[in-house]
Amino acid sequence: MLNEVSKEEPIYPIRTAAKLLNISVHTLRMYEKEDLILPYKKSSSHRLYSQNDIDRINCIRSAINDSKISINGIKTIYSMMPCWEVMNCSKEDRSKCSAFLRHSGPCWAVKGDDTVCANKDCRNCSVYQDYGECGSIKNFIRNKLTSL
Amino acid sequence: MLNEVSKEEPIYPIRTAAKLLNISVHTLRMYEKEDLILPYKKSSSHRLYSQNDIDRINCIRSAINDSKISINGIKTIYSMMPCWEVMNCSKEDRSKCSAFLRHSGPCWAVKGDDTVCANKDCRNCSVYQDYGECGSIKNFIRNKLTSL
DNA sequence: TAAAGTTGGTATTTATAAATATCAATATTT
DNA sequence: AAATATTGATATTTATAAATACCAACTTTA
Repeated sequence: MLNEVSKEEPIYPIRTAAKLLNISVHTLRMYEKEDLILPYKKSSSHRLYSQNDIDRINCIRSAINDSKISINGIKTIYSMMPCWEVMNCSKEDRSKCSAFLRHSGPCWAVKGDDTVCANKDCRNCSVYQDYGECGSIKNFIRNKLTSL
Repeated sequence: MLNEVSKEEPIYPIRTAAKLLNISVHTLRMYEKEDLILPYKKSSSHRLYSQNDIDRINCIRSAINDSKISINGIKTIYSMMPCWEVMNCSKEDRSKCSAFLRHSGPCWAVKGDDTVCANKDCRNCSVYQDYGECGSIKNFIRNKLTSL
């Protein structure tokens, strides 16, 4: 039996992640400050990156370097994701949640105490985990609309 | 009775439009080449801009200058618009339309002979006219999903 | 406990997107 | 028919986003 690890297991410290991605440590922290990624944080506040994080960041890099989409562009595209459908938010829930109302950034950047997600760990949420890949958001919208 | 004109009436030649927007004539042509706008063209291929065009371009300017979203970012955001829902495309129609399948640019940039829109004038289409405003695309997705 | 790594912060550099300038050819206006 | 405006195309400039370099304080690991 091989020592397999889940794609979601946070294993790489920041320098290793940076090497795998061929970018600087600081760029990684910048992406986090911009709410593009949510790496795991140890109690010491040191970061750990999973294989999914690496894949996600490669996708972000491709959007920036190949597709020439700015970071603020990516944030706005993330904001198009209908998170409330994944979370099954009630009309009441939605009406006061800026992730539903605004289009300025991803839902996991919303810091509200009065939202359904207030006490949840966004890193383990399907909205964060499954819709960071380029094109997956339109995929969701497509599937959700055409299956109804 | 005042000499009223429809918001969609193409009335301003390019230099007037540029002055109203406080930008150069060339920037306007650049936005068009990038498929952000579809100004009316006279038989001589001279452009005319409507008040809706002016409003739309002001919105694009705000996205670029205030929200710091790159042109390619705006194109990708436009591509999130579920045009097939507005046009009531059949499953057959959708399956071969890249506006449905891709997420690289607005549907009106798709040049396909085998699409539902092949012989239509996109400038007069609701998808172009009503979803160029910032935020209107998320609005559409929101309303479409929550009304079902 | 010493060496190596990470933290958040600012200041600087670099790469490039966005806008401008210039051009001869064509169209419009009066 | 002359003056003015628009066309597309390329070459250049400018503004700034993205990335890098540096820092002292703190954490990990061996």
